[in-house]
Amino acid sequence: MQKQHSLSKNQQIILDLIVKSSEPLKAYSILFNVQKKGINAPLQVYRALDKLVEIGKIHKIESRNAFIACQNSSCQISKATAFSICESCENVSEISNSKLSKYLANFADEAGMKYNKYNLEFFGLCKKCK
Amino acid sequence: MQKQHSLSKNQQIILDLIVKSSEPLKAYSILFNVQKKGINAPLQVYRALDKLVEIGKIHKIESRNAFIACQNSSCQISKATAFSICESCENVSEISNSKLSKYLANFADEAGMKYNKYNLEFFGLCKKCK
DNA sequence: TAACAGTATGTAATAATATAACATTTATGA
DNA sequence: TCATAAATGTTATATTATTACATACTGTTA
Ligand SMILES: [Zn+2]
Ligand SMILES: [Zn+2]
Ligand SMILES: [Zn+2]
Ligand SMILES: [Zn+2]
Repeated sequence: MQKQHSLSKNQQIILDLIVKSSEPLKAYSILFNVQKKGINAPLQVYRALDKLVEIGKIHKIESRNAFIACQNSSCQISKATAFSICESCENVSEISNSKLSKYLANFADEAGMKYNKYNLEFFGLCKKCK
Repeated sequence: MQKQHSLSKNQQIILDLIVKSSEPLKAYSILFNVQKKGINAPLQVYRALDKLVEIGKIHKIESRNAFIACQNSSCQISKATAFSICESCENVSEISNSKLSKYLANFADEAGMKYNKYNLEFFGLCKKCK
């Protein structure tokens, strides 16, 4: 068992918001939504986001500057992330596919470089939009 | 043969700068460097960057908000990009591996979604840094 | 308990990245 | 030459993220 992180107040507030959101949230949208809970400044949001990303509870969708709750229970996957992003409705879902993650981990081994993380983003049209 | 894009003045200036750079360049660093050529405003830079990305001459490294020249001659690859990024020296190189690109294209087909693009970023330590 | 280290918080200011809006000019092709 | 698309120039502004510094909380160990 890995150490359980007990989240701080700000971290928990922000994680709760992200978890219950159906879409990726941007930092300033998060800020707006938690001001009634006493979080007033961007830095408070960014610090909580940094920590939540670090421990794998959330992921940053780099192409969108937005944050989504991890949809896998595994902590390890936070260093091996893959997402599918609809360019029409902006729906984002985390891909959990063991063949894909094995393939990419092995690919990393083959190359000269020592990898410790990857992030993959697929773009296209979701079922609703195509 | 595909249509050759003849680049405009601003596009060419900015492409030249990116091509001769040994590292990914950020938009405002580009702006600073091309001011002596008469490009004065951020928007002029961003418009050229947008176009160069669109036609595949450069790619955006999403995790770094920086731009790198395409290291493949192929235009198609601009919708199927993979990079390795050293977290120590920030060296970035474009991965050109037909097995990888085939694998990812096939993966896209398998899923329910119709993909038209992907971007993959590996992070680790390069040969010099490990 | 007291001391300490590590983590988290609060606040203000500012830096860095990116786009909106509008007027004008240049390139391309029918 | 006329119409259209693409590119440019300019100002202002929006969005995303960090620096700097002071303070408070949490868990561990002497
Ligand atoms: Zn996850
Ligand atoms: Zn969709
Ligand atoms: Zn390329
Ligand atoms: Zn390196």
